[in-house]
Amino acid sequence: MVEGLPREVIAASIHRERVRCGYSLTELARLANVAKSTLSQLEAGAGNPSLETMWALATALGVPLSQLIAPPRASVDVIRAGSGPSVQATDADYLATLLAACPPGARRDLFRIAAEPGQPHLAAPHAAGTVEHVYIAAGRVRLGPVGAEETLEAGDFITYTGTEPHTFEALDSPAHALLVSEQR
Amino acid sequence: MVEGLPREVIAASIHRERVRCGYSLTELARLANVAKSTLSQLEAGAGNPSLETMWALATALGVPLSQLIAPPRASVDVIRAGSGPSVQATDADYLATLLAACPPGARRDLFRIAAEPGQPHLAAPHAAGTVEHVYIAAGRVRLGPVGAEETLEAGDFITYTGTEPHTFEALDSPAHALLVSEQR
DNA sequence: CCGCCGTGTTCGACTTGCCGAACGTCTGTT
DNA sequence: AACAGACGTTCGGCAAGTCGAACACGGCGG
Repeated sequence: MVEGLPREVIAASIHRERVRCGYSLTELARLANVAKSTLSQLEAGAGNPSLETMWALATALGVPLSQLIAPPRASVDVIRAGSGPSVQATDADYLATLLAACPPGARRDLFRIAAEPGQPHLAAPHAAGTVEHVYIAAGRVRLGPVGAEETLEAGDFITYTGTEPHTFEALDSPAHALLVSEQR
Repeated sequence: MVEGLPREVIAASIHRERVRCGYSLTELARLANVAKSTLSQLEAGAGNPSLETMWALATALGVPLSQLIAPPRASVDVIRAGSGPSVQATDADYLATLLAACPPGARRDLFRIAAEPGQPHLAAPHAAGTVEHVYIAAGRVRLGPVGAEETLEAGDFITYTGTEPHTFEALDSPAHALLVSEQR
């Protein structure tokens, strides 16, 4: 049997969202068409709920199902320009700084991109379900999936799937951008 | 019994991710410690899998569980600077343009922010679990939760919880920023 | 004080998901 | 041709999740 499924997290999540909505256990059970005995056991951390049950609860609570599986987070964090963990590409003058790493349960990374004109940076395909959003902060950039590149200027925004090879090239001046790499 | 859980979607997702990994049904069943009969039924769209089963499959497939529940997406989309659906704040010269709305199943909105010096923009608290990430593309900005504001310059990045009142104020010149409003 | 409605819990019966074995099929090898 | 190994499907038995009823506790009004 595979372990690793945090039953307590699910239990806590259900309870947390339920009280957040101001529902009583009885009330939520009625709204979600789930026996309150079942709900009671789930909040006690017992059992191994079916998807249908979890779906019904998530729907009644008005939250995505994944929010019931992953725990919450908080607080304020500042990363100054020029600081933070960075990765320098080998094929181009392309520096990616990690701003907000995908926390356990979340599904997106945030990068600050700094690129100099010259060689385009070629990125290998990512895992299925990856979508990238790029906001151009400064400069002119040619980017996008190979064969479907677009030329963007400061203030422009593009969304594309990251499951195919894609490039990033600063055209005539140093370019800055924000990259959201999202996992769906 | 509550309906609305797309069994076909789950079935298709499992099958899609399985073939993407190059696994056979037998192989995945062995890796995930799930009976291949169970897996066969799931891919056939029958049944109502338990969370434990789905978790084991997601882990073996190397994808977040939510990816097995929500369907895929695709394509390229460009929003030019100055275009796109926008909202003008009433308390300040603060223009927010929606770049990528939270699609069904996802949990984040992307906005381009353009603000002029003058009055600070005050935002009311958002729903519990909201986290905001702001990347400053141009100008100097004072922002953050009321009482914990920070002063940022171009290239700086900040993360804070959106569950309390928070402000955004361009200091001495027009400011541009990218806002990621995330739901956890 | 007692009944009433609300909370969340525990219990037995039913339903159903999970498992392992057996099955039919196809491919490549001896 | 016969066998071996892989594929995915179907079937019976066991385990477990779900349900509804009955339960204990606490606040409130008659």
